[in-house]
Amino acid sequence: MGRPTMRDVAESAQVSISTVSYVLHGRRGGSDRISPETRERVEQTIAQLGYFPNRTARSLRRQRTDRICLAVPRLGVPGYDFIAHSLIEAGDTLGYTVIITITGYTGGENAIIEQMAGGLADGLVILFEEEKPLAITEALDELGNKGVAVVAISNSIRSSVIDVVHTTEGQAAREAVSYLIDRGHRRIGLIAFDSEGYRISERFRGYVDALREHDIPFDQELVRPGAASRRAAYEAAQSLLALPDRPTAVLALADVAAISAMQAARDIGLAVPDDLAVIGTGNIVEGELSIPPLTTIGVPSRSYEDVASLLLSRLNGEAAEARVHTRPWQLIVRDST
Amino acid sequence: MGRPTMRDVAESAQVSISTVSYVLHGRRGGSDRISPETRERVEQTIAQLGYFPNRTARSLRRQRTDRICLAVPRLGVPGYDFIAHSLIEAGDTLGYTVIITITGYTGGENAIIEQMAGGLADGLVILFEEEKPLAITEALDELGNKGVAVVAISNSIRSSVIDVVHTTEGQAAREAVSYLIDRGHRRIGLIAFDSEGYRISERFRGYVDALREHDIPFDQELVRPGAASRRAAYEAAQSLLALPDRPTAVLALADVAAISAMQAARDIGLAVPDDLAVIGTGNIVEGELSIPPLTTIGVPSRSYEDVASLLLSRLNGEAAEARVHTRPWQLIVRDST
DNA sequence: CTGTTAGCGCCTTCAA
DNA sequence: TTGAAGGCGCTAACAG
Repeated sequence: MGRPTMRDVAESAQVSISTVSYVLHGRRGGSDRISPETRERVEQTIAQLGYFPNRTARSLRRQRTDRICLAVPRLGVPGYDFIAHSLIEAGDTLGYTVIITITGYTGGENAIIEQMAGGLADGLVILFEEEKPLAITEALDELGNKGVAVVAISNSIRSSVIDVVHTTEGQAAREAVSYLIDRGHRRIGLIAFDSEGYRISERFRGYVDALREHDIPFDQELVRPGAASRRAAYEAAQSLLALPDRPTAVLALADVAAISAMQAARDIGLAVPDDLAVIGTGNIVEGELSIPPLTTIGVPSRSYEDVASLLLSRLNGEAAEARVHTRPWQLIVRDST
Repeated sequence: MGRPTMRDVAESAQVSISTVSYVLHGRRGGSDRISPETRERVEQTIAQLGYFPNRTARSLRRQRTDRICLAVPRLGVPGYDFIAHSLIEAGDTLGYTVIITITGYTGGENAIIEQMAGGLADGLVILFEEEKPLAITEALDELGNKGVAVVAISNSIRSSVIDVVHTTEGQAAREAVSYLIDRGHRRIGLIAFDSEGYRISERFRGYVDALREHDIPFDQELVRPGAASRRAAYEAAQSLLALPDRPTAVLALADVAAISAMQAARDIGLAVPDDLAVIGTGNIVEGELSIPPLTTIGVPSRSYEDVASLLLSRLNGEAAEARVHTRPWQLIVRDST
């Protein structure tokens, strides 16, 4: 009960506290001037007592926590695992521990921002799924001004203080639809998100823009909510395919929705891609394993090392200006088109 | 740049540091003896400076972090979101912040345990997906002895120090198979996990036991790996259904696998549940939305408040002995059987 | 009602 | 090669 401190180690090993510290970290200048015997004795004592340096005290003294925080709206999204992975990988070499917090509960982003202001971690990667009020951006800027390394992943944030990661998903959606049109499709369904103004999402705009560019009239009938869940997507696809003049292609604004749409097609005897071409969004792993493998838009590589190095370079003080990093989305053609 | 400290606030508001502290926390005994004017002045200064108490310093002083850590092997599992949610919910009322760490990378559990020993958080809920070496259990015990509140979610851990959460999933699997047998099924397929000794998993044993109890011979042909992914499960089901004497029922050791199995059946013209009864494992949300809704084994409620209160009661010092908490799994009958 | 003060555990400069 | 001492920012017992 009660963790041992450096003092306990020092007493037990019959040395001073600073000697213990030197054994742990070496001394500035490389040549750690501790005699082998002393070192040996101290190390044994440490092992024997099960001593671990108190990170809190160390943080207070060093004015850094050696922690990185990843803030996501929720767990359960396979893609977030890749972000965490890249962060852990990159941070590990520099002695950072990655912790994750959830913004979807708790009081949301503000709670995390307060925690960060109070010293939860040295750096923050915060990911947004939706557009957020300006106040959040300002709070993030304030964090940045206080010396916290901040990277925000969001297409709706601009900042002159923190780093922001954008995607080109709107343009990718446009490309996807253009691709379908080029292959002769004229009636192209869209399975969109139901809530939160899907009408104004970039992806939706990409769909509309592509149609306009090719002088194909926008048909409200062809747009259905349902991208948020497999079942809703299945039903959306069903209703799309039950249309008198049914679409020959579908863009789903989520890969799982696209997979459900393929299923719906199959269940009424339509072949993918021959009777119905399907494109998803996000490039999730499941899309590679689906039957048939799913054409999708997204970032081909699932690594987030670019984001991680953005954060780490800022932590290293190598970044002066606020930066904007773009993760270019592409059309990834597989067998569903 | 550089966060303001209490000292900055005190100077700026022309009071002593302790006064600032009292304004923030009140004073012991409830009656905070700070004059309204002073309080007002201090609060304004705090707001103006954008001051947030340095949690690191506070932690060092109070000898507690007010943090709870949830350690899971990976993100991307929807079920883990429920654990986090319950923890956040319960912790929030007591002023705890929940952080999540990943044990699947980093050097695994040991890294987290070290972090905890160094004061990452006051309490730890650690979840295991696989059986782990004894050393891990011992390290967790040691943590517990150092005064950290530890709850381990694992069927393979016993401890006389920390709290452990068990499930009755083996028995539930037995029930599920018995249920199928009672409904007349004799050839019951199993989609199991491929790696990590699926043969010895509790779920697998439940399957075997149920067969034996009903004097049905175990048939190796009916057991296939594939529970780990949708596609593998689809193929496992396909091969099961291609058997000359094909099974009339299938137990899949994961819900997603069960859903893929239903799909496979449908794709070759078999109806679920009439031609093939399917039971999954885990009670994921998707199972309620699948077509048909999936019969499964699992905990009917998706809340983990029981686990959360286990941890919190220990944090409150209300728990003396090591406890074993059981989350009883049940057969949840829906329409796939 | 407000201020002074002694640490929490660790790191690091300076002295021995 | 080792030790002594101050202080990171905050809390809380004790004075005033």
